[in-house]
Amino acid sequence: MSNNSFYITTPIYYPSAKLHIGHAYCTTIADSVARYHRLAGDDVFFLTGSDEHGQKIQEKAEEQGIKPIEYVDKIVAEFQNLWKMLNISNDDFLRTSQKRHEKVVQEIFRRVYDKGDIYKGAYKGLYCTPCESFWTELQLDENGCCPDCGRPVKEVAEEAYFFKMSKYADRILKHIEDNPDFIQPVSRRNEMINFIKQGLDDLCISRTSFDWGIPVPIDEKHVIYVWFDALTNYLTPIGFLDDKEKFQKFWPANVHLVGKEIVRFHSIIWPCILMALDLPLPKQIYGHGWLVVDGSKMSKSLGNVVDPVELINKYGADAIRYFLLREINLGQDGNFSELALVQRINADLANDLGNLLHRTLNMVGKFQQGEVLAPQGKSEIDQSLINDAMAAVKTFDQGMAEMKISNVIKAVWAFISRANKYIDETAPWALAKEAAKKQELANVMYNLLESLRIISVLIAPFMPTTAEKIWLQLNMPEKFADVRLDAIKTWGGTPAGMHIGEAQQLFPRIELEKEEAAPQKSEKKDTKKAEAKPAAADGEITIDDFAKVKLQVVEILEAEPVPKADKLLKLIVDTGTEKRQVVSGIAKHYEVKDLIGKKVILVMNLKPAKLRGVESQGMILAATKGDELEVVSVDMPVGSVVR
RNA sequence: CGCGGGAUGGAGCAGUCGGUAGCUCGUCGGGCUCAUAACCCGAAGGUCAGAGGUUCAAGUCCUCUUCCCGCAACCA
Repeated sequence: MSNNSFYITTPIYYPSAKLHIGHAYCTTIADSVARYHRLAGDDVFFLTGSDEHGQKIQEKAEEQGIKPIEYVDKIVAEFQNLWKMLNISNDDFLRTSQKRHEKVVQEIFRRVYDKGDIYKGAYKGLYCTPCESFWTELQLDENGCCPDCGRPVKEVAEEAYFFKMSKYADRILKHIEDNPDFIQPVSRRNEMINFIKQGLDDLCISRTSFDWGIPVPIDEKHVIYVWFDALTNYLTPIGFLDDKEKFQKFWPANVHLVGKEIVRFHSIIWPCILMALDLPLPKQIYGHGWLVVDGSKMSKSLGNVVDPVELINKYGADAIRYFLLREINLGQDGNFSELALVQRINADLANDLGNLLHRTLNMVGKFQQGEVLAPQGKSEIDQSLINDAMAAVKTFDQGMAEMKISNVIKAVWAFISRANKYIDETAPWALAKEAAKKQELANVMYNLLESLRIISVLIAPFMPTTAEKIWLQLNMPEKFADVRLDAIKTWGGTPAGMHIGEAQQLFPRIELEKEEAAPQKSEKKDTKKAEAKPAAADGEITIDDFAKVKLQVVEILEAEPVPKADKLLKLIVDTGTEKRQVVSGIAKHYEVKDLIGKKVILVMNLKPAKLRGVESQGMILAATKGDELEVVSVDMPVGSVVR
């Protein structure tokens, strides 16, 4: 299939902070799919960008005393730098603050307004500022707070424009039900169907409470609020306003790749807007999962936000890309850990792939002075290798078209493994010792080089730099950028008579011991490593595990109840070197006066936590049984270490 | 009954239309020496969280239960 058009998008990311590994994940997926389609000969348009408007950005900029545009310029430059480092091959980068986008948004607003699908109303609602979301009373949580974040909402009444989304509820429901592939994976699809069946409200699409946004064309007091501003980004770069031919070619998009939390916006709101515009709907919304880090969600408070820039500097873009694409199954949450990454690099990239290339080139150099000799005839083993190669190409082609990326990579590596096995089966070093087996040896060498040629193309969407490195080491005459999938659909594309290039290590093995011994910049790393090691069975811990807990005698200097808490006391303790504030749940068992001057045992290195909003730096040991409780008290000097 | 995700050999995960339970890593044993102490072969290890149901047949479908995780301003 060639000369089809293929349009794929990522979400436009919100520049309220630096991008983390999750964003890199999403964009890498899109990039590999885009690269596959280019390889297959399709006309590809791959879009990513930034969603720059909104109250949150305006506030952030104000905090820093700069204009919103200055604020986003800075962060968006970092976005673009990251994509460059990751080798992202996007064809355009859409910023919602760009003039070209403003024109599109205003035009869309006008069209939908003229159609009668936008009306002015008064919005009385409960608004959560951090989430930029309005809620109905029914939606609030049990405390009457934002159901998303649990923070208080405030009642806001303002004039606003509304989009008649309710009008399209039946149509979008029918579309989703009639097109099983429209929303992937299916679990999301069911979720969306249920959501629509509860009924759709009209959508508030303008705000007057801030002005960092695109003005409503018919009413300067208002700026357009997120939906018409952000979702429409997918139309702007493909010539919605200014290039009819291009637009015809690329719209509707083949895939909007999005995170699972925004599937709803893309599969319900966005199609409704498109229906109002009488435009065709995107062919597919694909909701990918999230990355959890070492088993827990990325969050600033846990201090485990993974910075892709650091990782790329440390391991290289291709290694990161490979890990993300291989290790995590699209559509599900996946685990990211540096340990697993290193293992993948060593096992798959260094041992299997890198070493295959290296040993092959080495043998061709040693046994044939680097010359590629023409093969003659095929043994059964040769034929089996060839069959496996062709099967791998087929799996690759079909699998990538369906975005089964991780499965495809597995299949490619199965073939790499097959090639390694082929070396064992044919034992070229033995053939080299017998002059009579010269042709047999030539055949083996040829088949290995040809396998590597095919492999280099098969990994190109995932690891573009490595793929080209292999190509160059093989010394293939064609420019790698010009190679298309067709070039590996038949066996025998390696020209005989040429000489191979110089063999170089693709991926050096990463020594784990060295890695661990090296001083790490943060203690978080140490915890991470410790957790990554399998714990002993049945909850047993080693003496080393126990030694991690630092216990020490401290004296209680002050104590007072924590407001609005009946069990908590706020204690100020003297550790011998400093004073610390500790919150302890012992208020029901001790009078404040009994505690002052008491020497107790404190867990010194417990991660600080907030209890009822009061910071607690440690934990007092206490014995409990039923309703009874007694703090562990000793009569040793303050500062004594407990073991 | 807030929403959602998950539970498969030591670890991390696959399991498409229900048809003999797989992969990677790790462990143990063997082979090979071209190679980045890499590669190849073999073995051990799972009552697929539990209970019930549908079926000739269920990890896979249905019902219930238990447990874990996310929804805490970096949320893709």
